[in-house]
Amino acid sequence: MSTAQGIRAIFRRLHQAYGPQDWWPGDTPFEIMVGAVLTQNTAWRNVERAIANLIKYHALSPEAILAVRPERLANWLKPSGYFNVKAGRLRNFCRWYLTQGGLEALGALPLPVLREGLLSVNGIGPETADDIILYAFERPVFVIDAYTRRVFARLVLLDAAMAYESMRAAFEDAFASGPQRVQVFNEYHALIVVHAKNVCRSRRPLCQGCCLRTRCPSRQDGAL
DNA sequence: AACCAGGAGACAT
DNA sequence: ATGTCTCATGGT
Repeated sequence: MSTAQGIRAIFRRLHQAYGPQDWWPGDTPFEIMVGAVLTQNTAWRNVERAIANLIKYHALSPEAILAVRPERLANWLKPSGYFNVKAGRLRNFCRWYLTQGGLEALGALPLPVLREGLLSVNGIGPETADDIILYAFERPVFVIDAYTRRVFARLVLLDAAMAYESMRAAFEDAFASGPQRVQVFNEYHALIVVHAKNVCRSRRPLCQGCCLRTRCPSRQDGAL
């Protein structure tokens, strides 16, 4: 079985096991973008608290985020951790977002141009950029995160040390181009995350005999 | 009480 | 290109 076939097979199994996930958890495109930055190496529960603060102070817009003092913004972001770093990153992103002309202007850009633009922002790396492209702009990129590496390494389908871009290509190439690609990529990434969180408590993990904890007791190699 | 969470950048080698 | 540090709160 080829790698692409394996990737398609796992998607079917995850979808059957968990059903549609209806991602991203966020009401507007801009909220999704903010969430993508705040969730960097951070539990989603803590991101929700930070976003709740922004809503509470009517600051969930690029203009409002740029209008307040950075220290005050950082204070609202406290629950999501790395608050000084993330305050700077959010400001960088908002500055870029507005100078590029906002949601419609960005949505009209060719996909590679949009992606390069996002990556040019200090604080937005490949995963955050792809979260934004897929879930806020609803355009076809596959998001690679630590869970994706872990799950597919333990399924022995992919090497966890693969470069981000080549792993992204592996997933994107497994699905023919077409209008439903966005939905498949959306659902697949969500399923990987949900499964990775769930499988430690699951009776029938997909990978035989091994859970997905970062340091699985039945494994010798520590990382992933 | 360690370990972990939907990363990214700076910097040295 | 490839490692190592740092950033920080909250749950288990």
